[in-house]
Amino acid sequence: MPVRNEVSWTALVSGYLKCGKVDEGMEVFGRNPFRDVFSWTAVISGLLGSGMGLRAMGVFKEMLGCGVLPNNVTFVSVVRGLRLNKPEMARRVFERMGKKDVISWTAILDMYVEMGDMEEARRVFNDMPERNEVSWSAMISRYSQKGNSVEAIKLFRQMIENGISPNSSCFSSAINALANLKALYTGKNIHAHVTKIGMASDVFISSSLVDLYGSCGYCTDARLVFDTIQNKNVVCWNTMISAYSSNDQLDEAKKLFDQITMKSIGSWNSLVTGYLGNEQYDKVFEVFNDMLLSGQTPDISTFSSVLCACASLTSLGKGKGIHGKTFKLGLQRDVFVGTALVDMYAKSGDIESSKRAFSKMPEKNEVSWTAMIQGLAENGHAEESLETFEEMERTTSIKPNELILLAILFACSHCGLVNKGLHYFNSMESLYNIKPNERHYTCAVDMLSRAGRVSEAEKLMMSMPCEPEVNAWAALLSGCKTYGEDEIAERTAAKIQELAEKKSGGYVLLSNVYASAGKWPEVMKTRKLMKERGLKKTGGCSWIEVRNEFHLFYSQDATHIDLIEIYGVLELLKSDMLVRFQQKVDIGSLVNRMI
DNA sequence: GTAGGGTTAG
Repeated sequence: MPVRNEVSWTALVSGYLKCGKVDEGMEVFGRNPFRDVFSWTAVISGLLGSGMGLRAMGVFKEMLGCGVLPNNVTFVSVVRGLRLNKPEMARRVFERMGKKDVISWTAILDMYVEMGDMEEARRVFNDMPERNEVSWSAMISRYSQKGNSVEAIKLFRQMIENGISPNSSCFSSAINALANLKALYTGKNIHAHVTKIGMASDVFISSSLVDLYGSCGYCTDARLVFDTIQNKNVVCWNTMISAYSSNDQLDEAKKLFDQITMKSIGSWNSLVTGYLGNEQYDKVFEVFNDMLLSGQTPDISTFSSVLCACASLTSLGKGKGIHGKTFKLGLQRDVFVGTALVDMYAKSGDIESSKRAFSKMPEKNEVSWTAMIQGLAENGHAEESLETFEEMERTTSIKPNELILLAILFACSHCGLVNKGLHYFNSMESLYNIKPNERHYTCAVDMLSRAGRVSEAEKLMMSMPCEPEVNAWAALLSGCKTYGEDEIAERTAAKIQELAEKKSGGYVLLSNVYASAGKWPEVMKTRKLMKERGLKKTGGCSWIEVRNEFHLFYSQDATHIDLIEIYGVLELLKSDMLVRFQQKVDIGSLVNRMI
């Protein structure tokens, strides 16, 4: 029998643990006559690698109980095991370490990075007596992931200035940051550089390059890089799918998706997001169903996309079904999912459920508050919308964004709080550093017009730095009508007429004005005029959901498969109404209202 | 013989 020394015992223990054979590894460790620090450490890190953090910590205690002193490597492993649950304890262990090398410093740095505490991470980073490429890359990658791409690039530059050669991880993180910034030119420079030093074939670097070209709208270049990758992993496939998805090439995306043999959750999500971005909501649900059938469990990203599709279709039934699924997986309170739920319920008109979802979220971000404030305003709960906004200002450090201010103006306008609304409108730039856009102006014009301050509304229209929206003209005109401001009405009508000659929006407005007055022949005339002059109007579309299927009806293009039958039913309804109400019904206007 | 970092989807 060969004699085993302490080195071979440790190698054996570690070998078993690394391939997941925990019981065998522990059994060998139990028989090991040389239980030195190496072998204990092998067990601790092996257990951690198998996801048995608690057991690993138990072994650490046992080791201390046996009087074996931990070394640098043991500390790094222990910190790795403690960092997520007990960061303070990990820090204490680190403080007590005799000799701290660059790896242990990086381990503690990474702990803060992992926790998302970039301030503390930066402090550790600055205090480190020595940094290597791993310490740099931990910082660079997290800055980039956290959306602080500028800082990531700054560090990357600083690193090169400090004479450290970036490894593949640093390059991929830096390219990732450049992709976020859509800095194609600099990205291309790095591409040339990594090609020159023979690192372009690295799968991490090339995946980032695929992302860079995709993010900048260059799918062909992204594909060129993708095709050169030798050992493609699932992430680079997903990145390429996203590149196609985000550039409206869904057919290519789907083709690639079908070629992946081992699909990950990211593969499904890339496709779902693509269809969502392309407003192909039926496909979103189709892929979601296929995903469930394939046995893949949806995650936060999937749910927020699918809920967003429900919101866009205002499909309360479907949305509730998805809500149930998030509940089963315990994801309903997550900040992304919760926000999507708030938005879905609000857009579908179920404001009570929306409020409930919002109140149950333990963490809320800017988007969550925006969804709630906007939802309340658009559902006619103007005062509550303003209260929620004030609560946000009082309890959080979130700065109001364009959309929140729009909702606030909308709310003020609808509760008749003209002065308050105007105060917000006038202080947008000075207080919140947001330049009012045409939509904000429309709200302000609407506010003034509704309150009878029509001439002020007109003045505001004239002073706009951007072109007024059609709705603003409509608001002004309706103010004139309500308050009998004939002079302004005349000027406004002339202006609209003038606009109508120039662009399609004017004609749409004109036809809408006629429609609201019930002057159908004029509406038809205007539309005909538009057609003759080659002006296009986005066709109006409405839909209903029947037994899980969506039926779409376009205002100008009657293409529904059961069109003849539908018209038949309408005829029946018409004659029924004629009998019941003894009244003439114009089938044309009836159809117009229904479709 | 024991240890640290990275690419996609919201």
